[in-house]
Amino acid sequence: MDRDFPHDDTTADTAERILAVAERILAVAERLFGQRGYSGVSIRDIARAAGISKANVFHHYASKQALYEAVLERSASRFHALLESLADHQREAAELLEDFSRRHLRNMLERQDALSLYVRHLLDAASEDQGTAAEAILERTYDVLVERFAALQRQGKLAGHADPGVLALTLVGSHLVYVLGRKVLQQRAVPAAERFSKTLIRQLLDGVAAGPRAGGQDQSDRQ
Amino acid sequence: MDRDFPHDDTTADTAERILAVAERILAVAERLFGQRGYSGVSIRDIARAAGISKANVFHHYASKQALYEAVLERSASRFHALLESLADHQREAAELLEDFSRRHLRNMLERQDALSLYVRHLLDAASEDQGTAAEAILERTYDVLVERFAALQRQGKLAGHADPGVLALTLVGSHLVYVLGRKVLQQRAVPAAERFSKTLIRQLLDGVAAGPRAGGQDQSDRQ
DNA sequence: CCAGCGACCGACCGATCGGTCAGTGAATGC
DNA sequence: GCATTCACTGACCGATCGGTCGGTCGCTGG
Repeated sequence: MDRDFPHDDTTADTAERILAVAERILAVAERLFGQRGYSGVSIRDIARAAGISKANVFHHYASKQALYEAVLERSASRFHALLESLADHQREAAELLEDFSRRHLRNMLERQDALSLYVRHLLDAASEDQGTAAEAILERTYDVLVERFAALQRQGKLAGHADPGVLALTLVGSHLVYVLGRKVLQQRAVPAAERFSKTLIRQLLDGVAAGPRAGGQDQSDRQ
Repeated sequence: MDRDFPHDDTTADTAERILAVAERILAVAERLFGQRGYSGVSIRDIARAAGISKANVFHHYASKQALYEAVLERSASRFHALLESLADHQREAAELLEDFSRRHLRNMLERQDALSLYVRHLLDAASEDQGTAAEAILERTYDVLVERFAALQRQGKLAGHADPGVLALTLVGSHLVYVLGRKVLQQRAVPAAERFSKTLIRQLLDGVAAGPRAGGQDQSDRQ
């Protein structure tokens, strides 16, 4: 078809294909690095999984380290996009927290390779002293959550004695362990993600103390 | 000294030295595997760090994989020892939780290499389907905590609507993220470990909601 | 039509990997 | 005193690592 203008089609197709190769390398590398770690993956593995030659990987990325950093950067920017969509609502604390928890948890579950990659990177960075751009994910998440919690506190929607920083770590940590431990603990009765978010937020908001503080042990919202 | 019986001394010393070599390999391997991951560490690295020849490592451990599993096992048993000391008190919920949080967090901080090793192992296991003995750490921690929380609940020291499983994940997750993020977030005002435990437990028990549920926003226990 | 460019590949490089093996030297049992 | 045992080593193996190089091929601007 379009024998007269194969160029247009082919040109765009080629251009796309070029981008597609670089992008496909990134995608494949993210998956493999996430699953097996930096030194657990060879350039040959990546090339094989992407269906190209090993030399071609070096044609698009100067070195394995450069490719790794490109993967981290891509991963980080994608994660930031999620965070942006969080902090601009004006709802009740319970609703907002539950919504964030659900989104954050779902994102972690959907993009487990990226999450693994990031956790691995944190572990690697823990025994060095460099600060690559990627670990800004945690800083960023922390900052956004802390700011948001502080705002809720100012609006009187959160207890005055609450510590936004500790609360942020609790929230993120609960999600992380849920995802990390999901497979190991699957024979236990670990709730599904949606239900976990709901239960988690309710417990964080209301506390788990026996209830000698105010009311009895009646739980109003049980469905 | 003891020139007449250098044998006794030397014998015991040699026997100790043999044990010491195997043990030193384990210790060194735990540190290196924890810092750089399984495939990021070569037998040569381990031998060099332990001050022995590479072949000697293979003399004590059949393969790199076998050494790795021995390290995991040793790490796991040490961790279990910590857990045992947890579940046998008869105190108030706040006191017990805070004590566990403090211990658990301190243990994580003191043995970061083992923690890193374990998290890495969890990440590796996540993309496979085998179940080595080491990931039983999480199962075990989870089970002990859940059982303990359920007991507290039966005693009426914990709210009836609390979910022991979610609470366990929250507690462990908060600790994990605290340790993992401690370095990255150190320029933020992240509290010291002791203070973090205290704040964390108080928030988990009392909740962070503004206080509209039952009573006013008076918090009785503020010291 | 053709010179140049860039995506892409096969073959190759030195280094390092996990693992083996023949041997050494000191202690032990008989 | 002699054979055995065993912790331990240096030298070596094939495989694989990250990375390079010379070259092919298809497209494009002049």
